[in-house]
Amino acid sequence: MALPSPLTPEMAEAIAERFRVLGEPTRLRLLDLLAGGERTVGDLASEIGCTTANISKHLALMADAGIVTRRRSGLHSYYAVSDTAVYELCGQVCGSLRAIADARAASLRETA
Amino acid sequence: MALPSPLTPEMAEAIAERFRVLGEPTRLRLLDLLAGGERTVGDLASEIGCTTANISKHLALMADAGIVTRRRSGLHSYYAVSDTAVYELCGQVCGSLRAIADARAASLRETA
DNA sequence: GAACTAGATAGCCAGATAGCTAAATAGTTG
DNA sequence: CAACTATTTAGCTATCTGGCTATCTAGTTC
Repeated sequence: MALPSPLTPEMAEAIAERFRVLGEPTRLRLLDLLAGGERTVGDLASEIGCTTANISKHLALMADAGIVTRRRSGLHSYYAVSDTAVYELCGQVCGSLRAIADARAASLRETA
Repeated sequence: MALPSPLTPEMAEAIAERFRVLGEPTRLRLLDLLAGGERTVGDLASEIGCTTANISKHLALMADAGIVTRRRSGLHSYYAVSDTAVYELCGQVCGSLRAIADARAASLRETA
């Protein structure tokens, strides 16, 4: 569990890369839609409201990153989340955002 | 703590933005260097090995995001981490990366 | 096999951004 | 106030990437 200290550039890049995958709203929405179980590309695309080409690319990227898996069946590709830790990450980020928003609201009240 | 489901585009963007801040290796290295306490811009720049202008920009970005704070004193700006949750995020990401690497190694052994 | 459908891929474009150098700002010291 | 120092900001460039359209591939159905 111990990270090298100081963090090596290589390690920093590896961690950053994963954060970059999550740093895109469409991908987060896809992960949210996949929280209920596997879905097809077309299904996800119509729910999000953009082209299947685009969704397919996002899903391929997340599959490369090991976040989702693909199961082919007939004409369809079913994608599912394989690394459920991403939901914990999102939850923690939400917690941070809320805390920061609260702190800023409080400091505004002080200043006023 | 509950996220809206389906995740609204606005919420997705807010979460993604925070991940994007963390999705840059130089910023992660800065956060790592700041783990031991506050440091000056020049200090951080020389440790990382790039221009102070660049480091200053990264720190300003993280300050805007509420991740670090700045304390000015004389000619120096001292930056410190204010949202220590980022360290937990990094730890979790490392855990995921390790798990994925292990799983891939295992599937390679199967295939071989 | 021809027509159809779902998905993947290629190629393009517009916007974002990390890095640099140079210049501006702010604080210190003679 | 002049010289110096730390940091910030401005402006530039190269790269990356998310979106699109068009095309290709693979699987199904008649």
